[in-house]
Amino acid sequence: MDMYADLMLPVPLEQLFTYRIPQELSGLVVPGTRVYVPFGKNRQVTGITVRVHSCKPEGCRLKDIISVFDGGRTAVLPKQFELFKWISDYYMCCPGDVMKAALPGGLRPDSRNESRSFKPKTETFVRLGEKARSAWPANPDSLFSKTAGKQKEIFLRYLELSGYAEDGTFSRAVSKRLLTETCQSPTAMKALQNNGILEFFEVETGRLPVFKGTTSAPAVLNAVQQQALEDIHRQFKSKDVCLLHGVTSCGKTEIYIHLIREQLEQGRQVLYLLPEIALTTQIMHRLQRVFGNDMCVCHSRCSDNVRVEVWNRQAGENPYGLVLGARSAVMLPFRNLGLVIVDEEHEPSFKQEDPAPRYHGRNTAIMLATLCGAKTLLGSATPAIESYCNASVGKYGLTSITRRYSDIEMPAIEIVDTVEMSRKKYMRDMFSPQLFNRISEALSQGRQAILFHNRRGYAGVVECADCGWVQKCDCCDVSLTYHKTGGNATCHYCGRHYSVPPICPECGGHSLKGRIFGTEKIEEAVRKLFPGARTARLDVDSAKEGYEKIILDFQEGRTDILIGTQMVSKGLDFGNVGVVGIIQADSIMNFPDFRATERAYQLMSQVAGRAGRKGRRGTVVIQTRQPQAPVLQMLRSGRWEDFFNSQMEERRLFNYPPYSRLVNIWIRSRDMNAADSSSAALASSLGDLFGKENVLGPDSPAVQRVQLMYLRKIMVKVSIGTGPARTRAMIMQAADCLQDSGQLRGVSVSFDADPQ
DNA sequence: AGCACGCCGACT
DNA sequence: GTCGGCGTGCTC
Repeated sequence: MDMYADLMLPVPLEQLFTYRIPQELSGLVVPGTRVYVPFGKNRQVTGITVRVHSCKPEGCRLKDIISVFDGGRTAVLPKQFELFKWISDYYMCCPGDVMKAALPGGLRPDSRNESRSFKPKTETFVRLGEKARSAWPANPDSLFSKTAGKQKEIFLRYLELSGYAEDGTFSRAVSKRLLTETCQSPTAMKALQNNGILEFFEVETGRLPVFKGTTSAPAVLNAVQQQALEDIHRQFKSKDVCLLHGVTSCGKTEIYIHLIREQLEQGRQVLYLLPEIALTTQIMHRLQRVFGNDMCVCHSRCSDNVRVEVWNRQAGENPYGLVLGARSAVMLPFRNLGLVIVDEEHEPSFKQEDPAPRYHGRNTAIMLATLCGAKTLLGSATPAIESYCNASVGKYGLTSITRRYSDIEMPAIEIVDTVEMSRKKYMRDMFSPQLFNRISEALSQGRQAILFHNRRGYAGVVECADCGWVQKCDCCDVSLTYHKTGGNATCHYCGRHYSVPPICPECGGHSLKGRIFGTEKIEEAVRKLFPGARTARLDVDSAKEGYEKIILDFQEGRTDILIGTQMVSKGLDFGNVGVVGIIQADSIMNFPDFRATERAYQLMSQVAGRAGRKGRRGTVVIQTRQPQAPVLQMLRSGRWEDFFNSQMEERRLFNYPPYSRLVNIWIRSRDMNAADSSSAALASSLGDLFGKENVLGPDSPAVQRVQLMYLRKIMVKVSIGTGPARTRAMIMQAADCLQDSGQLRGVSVSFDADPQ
């Protein structure tokens, strides 16, 4: 009886594809194997076997599988299929998109990229040749003619390198590279090979780095950490997910290390997810000192070949116990996962933005853990509102640490009203006297300063330069974006247009419009105001010439003032920072996003955490035009619960997550009219399905045309009672309707569930 | 996504 | 008279 295989193929199509398993491959093609198949007119691709069965599908002629990879060894585990399925359902993408994101390129060669498919790394080693072996042990002189001095020299060198001992044993393998390096004579080497005295052989060495240091037991936890560890254990007895809410530098990593060790001792695996790869190096070194070679790192900057090796190792019989990785590491095979740690769980970069699958690393990790019967620990000093909500309703466990490690004091936070300061003519460039004095003070005490400025896309916010008032959308609670063309302001959630009022409705001032300056401008001012200080700038531009050096220089005190964007806020450990200045908090708080306030709290408390380590207390100076903003007051007093409650109230009023689920729908077309008409039609049919009040848009995003394509965005607020499956079905129904009826020619539609 | 088929402008 | 532009249609 013929057997058939349903395959996942790396194409953006909904279905799986059925192929016939030819006789000679029967038994080798099983779920999880990679196979090579013909696809389309003139193309071959790699697929993953999802199911094997004997029922021939009706109505389409089947092609045969060409070959099976790895002799039928399984590359994808059954649990992974369940995860892949969940991702494609929940995030509304095709199985093929998930496959492309999951499998490293080297594991899915096709007819056009066979050349860049995975090649194992090998090294050439040296051993005795046939002639030398038969005459062994022999006087080296007998092997060489009198004229072959060079050969003899190399041979003796080989014996030395190989640790040859009197008893005739060799204690070390000698690589050809090492032998060639020590004696520069390729001809003599060749002659030794031809004469059968030495022979060369290839050994697969792999590319995975090997830790050569010695490992040691993890540090003993202090009382607070120990208590937190026990609390996490207690939570895990009844909950599958636990949120560890611990202030900056409370020693979370050490707690993680103890949890990891417990899992490894029980023979279970741990996945440790981090948001930004910039920091992995530091964490990796800490972990390696404890876990040595039972761990590996897997992130986007690893070469594809390394990823393939990690994948193969994890899919095989002897996988690493601990994987430290970024978002995409959730896709790796795990045979016996016991725990997932998601550190800095609130970080928006856990969400994949552009190519589908647009998945959230944290939420996918929770799903992975659930499928594997493992626990998940989310860690953050400023949890995502959604996560904290889950904890507060008892869906997740909650463990809190409110004291910093070895009782370092939380920094003092000063809020400075720049409107008042500039009215009194006290501002010196962008520096208030308070910030200026704090910096001078720190410098005179030999301490350092960090100046934080957020430049990201802030240019267009309509803002009163006198009182700090910001124009917001009446319906979406989001800052408007000003457009030079047309001279009006737009809400980028619902697409409503507003005219900019001639005078500020709050104070009657006449200067409505955001002033913009970047980090360069700040650096310029710093050089002028603090002529003796050594400054450095850390942002995307300066990072090109190695941000590691910039950080190291600052860490080791070779620079006094570090000026930077988000990059300075990311968990870097500086011991000697006396003051942290936030130049313009407004640019963070007024970002046109319903999460702007949440992000502002997270970002500012993270930046603030850089101030004051061992020794003296640090100071944070926040400059703002809205000193009364509640978020600033709550940040200053560290009232996280209050902040959380105020955010929840705002979310409830405007029906944002966690009171609803958001799905963004993107419409792209080369033709502007087609983009307009099809997005309007789609929005209207979505309105019928979800209720008009829950469909925002279509809106034209600030970036009008990306690569000659017109973009339109529709946002749907899906009620929490509607499950992911039903949501997907409803959205697909609306999209299919459009496909069938109207002209969807040249229009492409994509989805983003839970956009960040 | 890729790749082929197919129908209209400037070139050996 | 062809080469090649990218519109659209299909992929077990």
